[in-house]
Amino acid sequence: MDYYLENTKVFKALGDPKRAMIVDMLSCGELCACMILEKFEMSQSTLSHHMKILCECGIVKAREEGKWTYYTLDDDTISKTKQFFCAITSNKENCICKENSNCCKGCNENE
Amino acid sequence: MDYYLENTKVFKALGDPKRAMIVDMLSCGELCACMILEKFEMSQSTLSHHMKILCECGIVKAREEGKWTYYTLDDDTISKTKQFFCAITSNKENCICKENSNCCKGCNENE
DNA sequence: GCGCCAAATCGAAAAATGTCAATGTGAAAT
DNA sequence: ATTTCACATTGACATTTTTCGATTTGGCGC
Repeated sequence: MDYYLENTKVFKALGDPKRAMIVDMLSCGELCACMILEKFEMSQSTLSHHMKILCECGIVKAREEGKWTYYTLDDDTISKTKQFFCAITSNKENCICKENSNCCKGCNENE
Repeated sequence: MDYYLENTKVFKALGDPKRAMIVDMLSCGELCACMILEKFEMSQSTLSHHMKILCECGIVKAREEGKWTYYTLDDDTISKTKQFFCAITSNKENCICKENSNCCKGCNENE
């Protein structure tokens, strides 16, 4: 399903500790790439790659100004992702077990 | 940092659309492996592998009963992960830009 | 124009991941 | 005890991801 694929891209991006740290930094406000690079032991091309992944899933936006690129968090994607996380983890009523597929003991409980 | 590594494991697990779907299913209540397997086009060994990843990051708990294994979501891990997500995305005051590293235009704004 | 700087892109190598068929394990039924 | 069933583990393979050095691109200062 597209619904899952789209939303899990953000989780995939945040699944890397360094990218989560970058997001954490950006939560304080806009930063340029060079500033982020200073805080990590990684090559410039590697950071550029991580930033691309963060931008592609929508959680980070890039703004170019002269020779610099500034990054910020995207509030809209963040709230959508929060909502998705809540949606897939909060209790719902449409349990597939009600279909009684008879594959295990629990399937017949609600007869 | 361990703080990031620990929490991003959950995101990594949820970064796969099929695993996110499984979590969505489990939000309706406990399910046995066979029931989950019915809903996907994947081999039994592949499902077992996905369930292991979901269990290892803590978001899913396994309960064995006879020859069946029942899975449930772990509320504690879910709330911790929500908290982590909020922590790294909500505005904070300790911006590293205040250090004035002079690497770009924005670094000198607050002098 | 020329060279310098910030950042993106390319190409390649190493590591991790997703998937399956085959096999192992432990419980239940006969 | 033997078979069957649910699930885990293993080994193998293809794909994806991570990372780097080298190169390219585009802006800025001289």
